[in-house]
Amino acid sequence: MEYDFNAIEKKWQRYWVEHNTYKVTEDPSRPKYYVLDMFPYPSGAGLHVGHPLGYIASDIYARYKRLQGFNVLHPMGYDAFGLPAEQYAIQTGQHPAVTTEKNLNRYREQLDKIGLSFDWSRQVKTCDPKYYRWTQWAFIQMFHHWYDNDMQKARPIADLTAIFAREGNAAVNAANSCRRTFTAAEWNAMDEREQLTLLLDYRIAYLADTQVNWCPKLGTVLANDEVKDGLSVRGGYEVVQKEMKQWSLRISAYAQRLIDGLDGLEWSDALKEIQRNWFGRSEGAEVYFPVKGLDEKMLIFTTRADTIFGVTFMVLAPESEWVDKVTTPDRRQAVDAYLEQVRKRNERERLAETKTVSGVFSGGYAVNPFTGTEVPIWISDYVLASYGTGAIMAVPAHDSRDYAFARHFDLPIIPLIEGCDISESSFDAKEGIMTNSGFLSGKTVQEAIPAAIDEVERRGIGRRKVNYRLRDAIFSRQRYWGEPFPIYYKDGLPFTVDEKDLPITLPDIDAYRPTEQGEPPLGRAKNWTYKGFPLELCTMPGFAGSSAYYFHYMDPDNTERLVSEKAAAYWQNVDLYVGGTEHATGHLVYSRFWCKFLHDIGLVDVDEPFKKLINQGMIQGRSNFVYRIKGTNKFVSAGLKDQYDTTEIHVDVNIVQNDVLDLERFKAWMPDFADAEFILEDGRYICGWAIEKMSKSMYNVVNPDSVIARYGADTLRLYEMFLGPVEQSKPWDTAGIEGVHRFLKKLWSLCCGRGDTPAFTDEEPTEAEYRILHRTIRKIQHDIETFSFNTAVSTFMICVNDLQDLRCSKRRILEPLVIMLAPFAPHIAEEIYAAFGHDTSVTDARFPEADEKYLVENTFNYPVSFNGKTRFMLELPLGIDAKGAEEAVLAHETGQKWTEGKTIRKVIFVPKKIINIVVN
RNA sequence: GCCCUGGUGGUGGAAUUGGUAGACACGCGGGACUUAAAAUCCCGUGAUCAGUGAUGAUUGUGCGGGUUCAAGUCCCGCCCGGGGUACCA
Repeated sequence: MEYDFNAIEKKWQRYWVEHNTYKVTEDPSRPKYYVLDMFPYPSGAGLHVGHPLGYIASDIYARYKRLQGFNVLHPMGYDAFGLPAEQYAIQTGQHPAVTTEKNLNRYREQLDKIGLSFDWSRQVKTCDPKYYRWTQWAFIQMFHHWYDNDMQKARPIADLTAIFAREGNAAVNAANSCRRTFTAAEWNAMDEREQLTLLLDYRIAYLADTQVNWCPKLGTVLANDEVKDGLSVRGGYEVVQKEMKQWSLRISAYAQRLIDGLDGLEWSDALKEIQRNWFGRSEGAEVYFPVKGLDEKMLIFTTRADTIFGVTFMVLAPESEWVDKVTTPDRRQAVDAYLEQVRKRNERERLAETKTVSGVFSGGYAVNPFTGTEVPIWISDYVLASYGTGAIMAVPAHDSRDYAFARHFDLPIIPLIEGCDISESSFDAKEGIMTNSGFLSGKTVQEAIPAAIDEVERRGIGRRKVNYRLRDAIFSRQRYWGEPFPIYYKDGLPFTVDEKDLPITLPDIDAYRPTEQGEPPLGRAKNWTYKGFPLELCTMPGFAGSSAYYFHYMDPDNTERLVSEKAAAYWQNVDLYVGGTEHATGHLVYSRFWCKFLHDIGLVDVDEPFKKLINQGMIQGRSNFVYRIKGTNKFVSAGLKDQYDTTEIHVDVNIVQNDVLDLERFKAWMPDFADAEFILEDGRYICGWAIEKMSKSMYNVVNPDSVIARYGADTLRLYEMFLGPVEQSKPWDTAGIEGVHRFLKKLWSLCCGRGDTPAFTDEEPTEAEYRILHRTIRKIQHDIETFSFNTAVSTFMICVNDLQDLRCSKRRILEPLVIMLAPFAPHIAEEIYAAFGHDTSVTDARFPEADEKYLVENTFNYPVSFNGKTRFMLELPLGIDAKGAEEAVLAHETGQKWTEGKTIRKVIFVPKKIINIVVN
């Protein structure tokens, strides 16, 4: 019987659908396991061979867990709101929902062919009102909560207004952007409008004037993680800083919890580090500096309080509110000119000019609280308004930026560390002995930092302070294709829609562009009102819908809640999450924040959404080239190209095999090449190659459908895993695929026979055969648990090669092997499993257990020569300790099997299992 | 600049975490079967040197040192690639 993968795969894919094989329900009698993939944005291009890598890996793990008796939740859905569909809509006038639906069906078709074990009955689409009502609902909750820094959790706004009415806001330790202090009496005297305006500064979802990343080309604002090097991540368009009234999420309130939560997660250290850097915790102090001629004191933030004796000037951010207060009349003109110059620069110019120093003297002076010295106050854009207090004390001797500034404007530099050389650059290292520093002199820097802060606190001129780099997430997008805000405006103040009126569905509009008045596209909608009041015109950003979708999979049909208490209690959180690193500072931060918020308001017990995370690597393309001799239509093989003057041309990798060009298909590929001539080497045309991004323009896109048509889904799955570690980025090279395909054919002929070869038998296996099997079980189990799927495939290959050498077609060996293979190659496994006489799916089988009896290796030794002596390494069975090892050595010695004419001089016990014996 | 990562044959990659480096696979070379091809199977394959030969010797995990009976793996100092971040005080 031939291995007819096409028929087999079709048959079993139909079987799985008909039998609802992958449908899961809560089953308290079994332990749960939740395996999740980052859901895809269905683009028009469909899947290429790189996309399923993570899906295959997670599918293997999900199927493995199922074989171990876990009740596995393994759902899939679509991140369907987003820019590309909208831009396509702008160009064509077609509703984004239509294109999205089309793309999504194409994705589904491709995914189905790979044999993934998703429970599609739980599908979640972010653009579905049934789902996005919960995104809107969460936003309403964020609007009605504030963050209590003392309790480190979100609390209802009603608690806050009660506190305000009782004692004002002075003593409230809340995450806020309020610049005003008021008493209870003042609060109670305010009208509702004033109170609501103030509360916006405390809400977790709040509306405020903020400096935002505005992308004129996309016509929308972007979050920090959507901007890189001053350009939009999507499209690469210019981004400028602009002040706008925008919705934001007070994610910065959660900074410390987001940092602390990382410790308990099984994520790669690299990824945790990326997030830690993004949150950017830094410990230091806030210190008040008196300002000459003013009663108010200027607050600065520093991590180097120990260097306060070296302050020779102060610097304000251009946007700082202090600029106006300290600028003297004679400096006004110069300051205004500088501010204007700063305003005009866009983000990219700013980044490009980080090395050039610019600034202006304000005319004002501050007083060093420790030395009493008056120091000038400067204004420069190297100080950021959005970090710390927007003002710094400059210590040019020990900060490279202050140093550059001081050198440029010829300001004094006072060294504070014994023996440091500051002739060329500042001495930034936190080491050495302090000098010129009053009471700090003689201390090491490490001692001086806390000592200085203690003194600041003792004098009451400042306090310890931790700052975070993490900014609040800007949540408004001036776009159509996203979740509408459940917000309406009354007299310009925002109010939330009643929860019972959710979802607020996206209205149809006639065009997807901004209105003539420059309003977002929703400005075109007719009757875009709620109870007669205008609704918000912005929509939510891409990350809104992806921040809690994993909870809705647990309970997808629930119309009362995002997830029921029962389902949430059973499924808890995601045990294994698989996806790319590109979401490290976006989706993976927002989801963690969102989950913590839902936890705070009591919706879910868990505080972290994703326990274990695997980042699959990117699959790059492997491009092929042909070399056309200039001015001709003659192509020269890669090995001979140096002899001619040639042009390198990308050639479709689908007409090249193992770098050998299919000449006929090449001629048919493009009209230009129909009459091409070739200069061959060894009778073949060899193409050049390079690793590049997989893209249409480089003709290196391989799509899974063509691979499946040729080799089958099982081969594709095995090969994607065999290519290398899941986490690693690697090029797709179809060259090696024959190897894994051959392996499946070998397995097939062992089990089902080939030609006149007999199929499996029910004979009792030999000891040697059992040893092969159990060694394989142990290894495969280890490989799967450590995500070494590439070595797992090798392990299968070795096992089948060994069985083939023994001509072993015994069912008692092959059946456990096939069950183990089922997660990797489910279709062939089902077919063989059925051939063994089972009438249930292999999904219901149990993963075999390794029998220790067959794992104990015989004692053996290897001669190794070293420095003229012969050294024997003796490997002992598992579980033998040093004492047992000694006995084994003695036994071995008396056995005299290997010591012919030699005596043991010394026995060295090295690790647990291995003993080195030196003989002469 | 700072913070992560990684560097092993012609290629993708193994190495039980300090124990015969190069598993497995591709590619390549040789052979069997075949009129032939495909398919399948067998043998060889890091480099250099010696030998008719089985084989032996030397060398070998980016570079230079070190620890160890033993280093791809640990330590110190460099070089190169990939990713993150960038006036974050």
